[in-house]
Amino acid sequence: MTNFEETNLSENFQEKIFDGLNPPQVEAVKCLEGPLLIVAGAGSGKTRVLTCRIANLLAHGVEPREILAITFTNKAANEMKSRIGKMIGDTARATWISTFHSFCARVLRKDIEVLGTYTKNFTIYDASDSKNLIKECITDLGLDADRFTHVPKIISREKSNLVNAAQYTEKSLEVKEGGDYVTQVAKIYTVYEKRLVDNNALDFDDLISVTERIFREHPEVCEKYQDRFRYISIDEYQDTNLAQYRLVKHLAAKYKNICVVGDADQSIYGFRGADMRNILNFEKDYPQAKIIRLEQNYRSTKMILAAANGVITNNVMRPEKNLWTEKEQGKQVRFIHCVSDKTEAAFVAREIKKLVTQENVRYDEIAVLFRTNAQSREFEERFIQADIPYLVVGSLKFYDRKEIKDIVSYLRLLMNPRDNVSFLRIVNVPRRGVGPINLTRLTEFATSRNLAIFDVISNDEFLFQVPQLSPKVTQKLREFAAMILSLSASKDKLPVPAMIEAVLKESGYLSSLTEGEEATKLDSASRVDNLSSFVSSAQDFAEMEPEGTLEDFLNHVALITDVDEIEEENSRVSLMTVHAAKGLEYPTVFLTGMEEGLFPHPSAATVSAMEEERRICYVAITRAEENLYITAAGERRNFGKSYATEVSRFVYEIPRECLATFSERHSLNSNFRTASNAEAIHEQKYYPDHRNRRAAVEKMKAKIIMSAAKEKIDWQPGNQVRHKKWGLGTVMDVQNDTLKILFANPEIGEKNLKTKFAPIEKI
DNA sequence: TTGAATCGCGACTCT
DNA sequence: CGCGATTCAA
Repeated sequence: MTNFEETNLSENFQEKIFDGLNPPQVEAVKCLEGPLLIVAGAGSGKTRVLTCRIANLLAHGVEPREILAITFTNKAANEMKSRIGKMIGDTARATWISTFHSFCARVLRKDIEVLGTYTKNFTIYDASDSKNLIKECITDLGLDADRFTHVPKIISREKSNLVNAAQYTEKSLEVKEGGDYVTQVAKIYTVYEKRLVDNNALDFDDLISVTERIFREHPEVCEKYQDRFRYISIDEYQDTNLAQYRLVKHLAAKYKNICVVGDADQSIYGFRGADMRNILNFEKDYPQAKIIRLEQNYRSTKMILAAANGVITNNVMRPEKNLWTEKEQGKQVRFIHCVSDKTEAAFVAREIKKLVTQENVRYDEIAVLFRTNAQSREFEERFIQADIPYLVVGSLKFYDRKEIKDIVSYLRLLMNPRDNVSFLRIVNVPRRGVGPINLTRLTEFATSRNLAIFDVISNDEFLFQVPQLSPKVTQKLREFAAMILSLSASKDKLPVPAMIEAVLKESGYLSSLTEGEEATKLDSASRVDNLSSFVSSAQDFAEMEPEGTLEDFLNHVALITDVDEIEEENSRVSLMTVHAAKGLEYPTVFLTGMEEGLFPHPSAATVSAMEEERRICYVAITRAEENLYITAAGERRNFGKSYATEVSRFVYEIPRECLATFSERHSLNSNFRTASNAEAIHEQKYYPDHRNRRAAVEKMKAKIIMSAAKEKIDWQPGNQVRHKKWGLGTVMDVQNDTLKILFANPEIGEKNLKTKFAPIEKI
């Protein structure tokens, strides 16, 4: 950077930082020291304020590395990073902008060893890993797993309230009614806690609570971070739970430069311990706090905002607020009462087609929202038929797929040999002739010696002591151990993507899918496809973080969510739950399934739970910029049966003048006299073999994947290719499935790429 | 041990 | 209805 630019920097800053901000926003951006609460209504530009405020801190000479910003999703973090980067340049990279969980993971990778129980290479277990481990604890205690199905939820809740197993046990002694049950839960919790340590693993809640514990028990570590992060901002503060709240409190205790942003009306994470009181009591925590309200909405039309306000005013427990907009009046919210869930999906598909073909709307300007993930299926089926490109955000996360979890388990085992959960998952995948009986024997032996299972099989002295192992099995286990050890030896030498390819190959995982009978199976193709996406995501990661280790990549994989990955390249309709839509906005929104018994969800038994449902509805409505459709089905299929449903109370809470109501019943053609008849016709038409409807959908999906696939291309030197990231190139050499490609971009140069994995097309 | 067939139960939201 | 867990035969 030249001196000239340097001198112009601060004027430039002023312009960029304050340009287009309204007075309260300016005030917030200017307030740099001390505690600050920004009460920011939906669409009031809070992200912008947070971003500009950080830029302003930097403009005032605060070092980038002194800044910590916690956001709700990784996507929001990345967006903020890139916006700040645009304002002030590369130095912004040194700021820590991340989610609570990523922040904690980073702290723990550095400092977890002060506890003496974990090592830095710990594994992060996702929800299903920890659920499985808990189940194992239950059966090992000789208890009936069916009676304890919601123990994972209980434990998670206790952890987010910073109650550990010992404290829970103590608490359980005082419980009078149902004390038996609680006592047993306490036992399960205790065993689970111990197993996590044995496995050198942390679950999601541990990431927060263990970090909090370190800050509490080791003031010297805490102070290190206090001195480092002298300026802290927390987004979506209304959704923090006790653990997160305490964590923030520790961090901010010394300098008290803490800025929190939030909106109590958008608190929708009560189920994981979020406590609105954290934001409502901010002034009590920090009596000198400055409070700024952002009440001008820049997102939605007057009509949509009035609808949202009409709904949320029905909440009693709510701070006074007046959100307004200068935007145009806009169209009324359209409410369509459909016959069934099927016709609802059909309506949405038709309307989307109409918008796209007649009104020049792009697919990616449209979102379909629902309360529960299960509702997405109907839309998916319909959209496939109608050729509407879509993206389901959430539900089955990409990294939750079997094949991905398998490979991740291999990688985890390489990192952390103590990880028995991952070991047991993959030791017989692909089949190595090691069945459950042998594994139980192994596990029992390892547990009795206080060893990790992998330690046993990688050490002949131990392995030969395991009772009742046949020589065949022993041999297989030794081969497995040797394979893992040899992969492990190369883990620091190979770049992450190459490492993954090596695992796929050496483990025999890939060939088990591509060779023999498996290869002809329908889902093998899509699994291989997913694995190739996994490798490309590792390539993306390696590009973004050239220094990134396998550990860093696994961190990333454990903490990334689908919302983080909404891509902008292809125009697709987004399908997601309201929760996943938080923080996002779309010109056109379909809010679907607005029925009693679904939204509000029947589990909302108390007044405060119902108020949370209403806030979820408020969040949904306020995602829309111009067009909002609300739909309800008169009849919905659940567990294979159809039920009559009633329109959600929230629909009636929308002011009449904001709502245009349509009923599908009156506009049906003669074929559709009754709902059941309509469904019969629907089945016949689209699924000739409707006993196998699911397979039909899979087939359609596979077809789509196939048509895009680059398989069976006859590659020749001289072929021109286009790579998703690296642009144009020429094939220089072909060896089996590996292409040597010279890219036009001199910075990329020559690369060796696997045809199966590389995101390339022949041109 | 493995693969196929059957059984039984279940779904709210997410890091 | 669909999935995962369990059961059973080879």
